[in-house]
Amino acid sequence: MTLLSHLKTRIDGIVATLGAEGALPSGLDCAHVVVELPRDPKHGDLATNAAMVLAKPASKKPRDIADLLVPRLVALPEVEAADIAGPGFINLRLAPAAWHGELRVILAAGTAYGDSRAGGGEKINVEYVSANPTGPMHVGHCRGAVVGDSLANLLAKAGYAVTREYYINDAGAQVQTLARSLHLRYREALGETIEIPDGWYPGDYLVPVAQGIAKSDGDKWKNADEATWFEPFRQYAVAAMMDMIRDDLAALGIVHDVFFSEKTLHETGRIAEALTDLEGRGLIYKGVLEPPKGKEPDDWEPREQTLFRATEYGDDTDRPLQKSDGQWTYFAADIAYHRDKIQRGFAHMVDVWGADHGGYIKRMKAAVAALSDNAAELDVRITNLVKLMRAGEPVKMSKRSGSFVTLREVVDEVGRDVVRFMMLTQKPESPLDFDFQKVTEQSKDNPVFYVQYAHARIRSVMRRAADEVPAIDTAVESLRGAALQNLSHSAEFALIKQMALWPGVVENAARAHEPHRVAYFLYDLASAFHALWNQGTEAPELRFLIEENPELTRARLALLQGVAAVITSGLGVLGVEPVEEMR
RNA sequence: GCGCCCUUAGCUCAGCUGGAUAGAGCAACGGCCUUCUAAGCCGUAGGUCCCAGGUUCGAAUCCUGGAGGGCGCGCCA
Repeated sequence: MTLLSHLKTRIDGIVATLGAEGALPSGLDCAHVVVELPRDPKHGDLATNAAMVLAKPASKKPRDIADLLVPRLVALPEVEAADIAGPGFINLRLAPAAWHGELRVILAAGTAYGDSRAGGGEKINVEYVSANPTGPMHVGHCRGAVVGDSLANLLAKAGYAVTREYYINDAGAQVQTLARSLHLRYREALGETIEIPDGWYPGDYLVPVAQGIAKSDGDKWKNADEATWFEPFRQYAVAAMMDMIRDDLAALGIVHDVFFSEKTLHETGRIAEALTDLEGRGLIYKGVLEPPKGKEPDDWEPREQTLFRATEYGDDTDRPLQKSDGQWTYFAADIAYHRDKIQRGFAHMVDVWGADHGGYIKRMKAAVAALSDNAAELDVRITNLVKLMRAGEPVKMSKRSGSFVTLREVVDEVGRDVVRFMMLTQKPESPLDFDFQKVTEQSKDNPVFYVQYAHARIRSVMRRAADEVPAIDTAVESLRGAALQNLSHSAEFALIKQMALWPGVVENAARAHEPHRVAYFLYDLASAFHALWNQGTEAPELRFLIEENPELTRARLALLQGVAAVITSGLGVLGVEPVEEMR
């Protein structure tokens, strides 16, 4: 157990004991009690809000509760002093050995430090990307892909059994257009001169696919009816597009566990089945919807439709499940899809969608609540737009001419790690500026560089130690045995304290489904490291390599080894590789 | 008209299940290289946390109302 959670457990125990002794009411809920690093170091090593949180349920003044807690806290071996401050905070000063012990825990765990059992091994499904299989991924898909993938990593680290899933929208009109566009390219590949109609897919990426078909199948589809060639071409097209998308995702380091085809839902009758399910719950009816006010479609006419009573579960209006031609709406298929997830045993689901799908959240949550009797929980995370910039100027993109910026182009230009980190430098609901120039700048202005630089500096010290102080074994296993009591400077403790936050960051970020917190944590850790590094400039005795004191040097290298492990652990959640050196 | 998201320093943004004097980077100003990488560090200055109420011992955070910006609103996915 890590130090902070250990102390939290101790406090819970003290409260329970005081309850049993009658000094406090028994059975007080400590869920909101936290042990945290105070912002102001004058307030000690750690602080707890226990007395304030328990004041109301215990019907006592915070100060009186604090007076009960303090003697018991001081009696703990880890605690040197406990003071009551402000409105009822208890500030703790820990024995140095407690921090040394935490560093030892970090060194023993390595990059597994921060792993948590908070998820209890429960299954959770994270659905992300789910870009239409009609072309290569463009930069707009990038953010959701990275956020979803990092969230999946985070949940895995927090102890969930994670499934990464991609929903292939291979059943709609867009895919039909894609199949027709491919057939046109096929005729072109056989020597015809073609013209691509408006609204079809003009991209070059269909050309090699068409040439492949021409080569393998010859001209057998050339003069056939559409009814004959359509299905094979649809399949060729979707398969080729998904191959391309998988490649694009691989360039970002993303591999999904499950690719789920919407089409299979239609073909296997799963949609009708899902509706029967809802019908059995009395949630389906025929009715006429009011036109939306303020933005009435041009060709609006009242029409009786099959509707889902989404309003029963918090939505603003009931939602149609069938188009006027009798086909299922996208929503109907999505209901069946989420029902399938529930039936596969997922009580936790997260969908990562683009900002333009925000209006769709309530109905999907309503459907999941209805289908699972409120047992399954769906969280939908929305990612906002990425504004591409170059040296402060917006990058012009024209969808009409097909000259949009692809995900691949961005990754090729700045690299996978930069893309992944930058996509997590802001909470996902806000628009994000992505400046090609700035993100590759090598300065503290650029958080990717700043964090990577910290790791590279540590590796540099390790290499140097091996050269200059060969008597010291810099192997990880050896450093674990270092005499950590040699670490005594406040900047060294500051680094250990920062690292000690990592398990809590993992748990809180996982609970909130917010992987970007990891990026901020890493920035803070890097900052604490750079600060210590620079203290060596003015105070040579604080440098890491002290030739005349090998034991101290070993302890400091152990500290650095711990920092490197935590940075690696955090970057692992983000899907970013730590670097050995900056070039 | 309705729903969702956003609004925090001059700029770009963090701010955890409500906690102490609201933080970081950039920009401005002042320091630090005979140093393990100065690609960095330290300091100063800079705030009506959009506005108004409310709940609370305590609100940037929760609730209500309002303002501004973005996204969306049957037969697209």
